[in-house]
Amino acid sequence: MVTASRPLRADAARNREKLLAAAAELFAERGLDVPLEHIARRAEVSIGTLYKHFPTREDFTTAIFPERLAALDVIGAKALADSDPWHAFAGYLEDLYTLQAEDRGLNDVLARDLPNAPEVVSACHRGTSHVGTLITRAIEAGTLRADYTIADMATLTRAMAQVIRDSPSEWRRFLSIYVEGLRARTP
Amino acid sequence: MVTASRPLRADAARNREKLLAAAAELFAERGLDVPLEHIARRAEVSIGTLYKHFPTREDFTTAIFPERLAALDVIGAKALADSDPWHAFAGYLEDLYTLQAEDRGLNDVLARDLPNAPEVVSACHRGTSHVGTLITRAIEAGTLRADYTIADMATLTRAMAQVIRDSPSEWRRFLSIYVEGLRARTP
DNA sequence: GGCCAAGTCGAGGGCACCCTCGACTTATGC
DNA sequence: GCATAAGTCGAGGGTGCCCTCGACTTGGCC
Repeated sequence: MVTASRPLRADAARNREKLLAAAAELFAERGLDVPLEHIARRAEVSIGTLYKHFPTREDFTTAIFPERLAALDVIGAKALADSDPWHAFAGYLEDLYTLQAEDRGLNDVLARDLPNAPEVVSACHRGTSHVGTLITRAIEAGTLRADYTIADMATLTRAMAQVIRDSPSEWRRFLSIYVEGLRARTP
Repeated sequence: MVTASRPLRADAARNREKLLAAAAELFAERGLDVPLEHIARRAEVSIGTLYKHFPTREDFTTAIFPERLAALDVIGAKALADSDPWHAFAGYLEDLYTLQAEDRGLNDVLARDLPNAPEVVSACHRGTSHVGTLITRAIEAGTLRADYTIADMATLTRAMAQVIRDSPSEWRRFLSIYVEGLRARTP
């Protein structure tokens, strides 16, 4: 439901695309905090033009991330379709952090509780609700510690963001230890 | 072994102390990245004077942290004296991160691999060697996963730094899950 | 082909931090 | 007391980022 504004002039449309492409690249490479000047430079557009199209940094993220976050729905659906609750839960975590590891910007989006655009927030909420279901199922199956909560997931996600940032090759090891710690103990 | 320079004038000595005190406070409160101007302000001293006494930010950390890091030796010794290898190891982690949680600056020191002063580095090395022993013992006792390494500790420490930063009240929960994941599985 | 709204440009002002340096002040030894 | 080395001060220059705005350019329509 885009507000019906008059169509962009051809050159403006082109610049907008160049800016989006540049921002997407730089967010993925360097995270959400790249200087806007760098985005303008990579897009071969002046800083003034950048501000014309995207008055705030958040305008970039709302333009870019809803699509990326759709990947969360994909892995969520995949996990929900898995009939083994533990495998579903653990597999979801693996998939989620794989996505994060591939995109520094996504990593940042998930790690911070930014005052994000509604679209981004709702994508995160969908993700959260998937996880909620996965957690409940795994607990009911008696495979996940009964006291695990969504809040713990948020903590984990921020911790993983950090781990991914400083050892992109070792995060799986860290995660697997943690996940092992999450198994319900059979006394 | 301080290099024998002529003694400070009384006012200079006073200012030096005020600066150290201010820096210690602010590092603990806000981490290693506080603006030097803030330190000068809290010390009620001009920025020029600050630079006279501590030409670089690192001069502050080398003056402040060796003492703090001595606490690492204390908890290390305590753990080494514990005859139960698993309890020693897990207890050390708990103690270590308690220290980190109490001091944002220490948290930063341990989280980054700063080009630190020799004194700071050597304190960290001593800490590392304690941990190394604790790990070896716990593995030999068959209670810690056999593949756990010091490098994993570094990753954990950085992750915990992050966890502590964003949920100072919940880090124990996170740690305990992780530690649980570290137990050797008895198949 | 010419008009003009739409778009582009980049200099420049603001801010927060860094650090330096020359003019001023003062503790201290005589 | 006084001379002077030692210390203090803070304005100001540098950097990197933010964002604005008025002068210029251009696409698209008649």
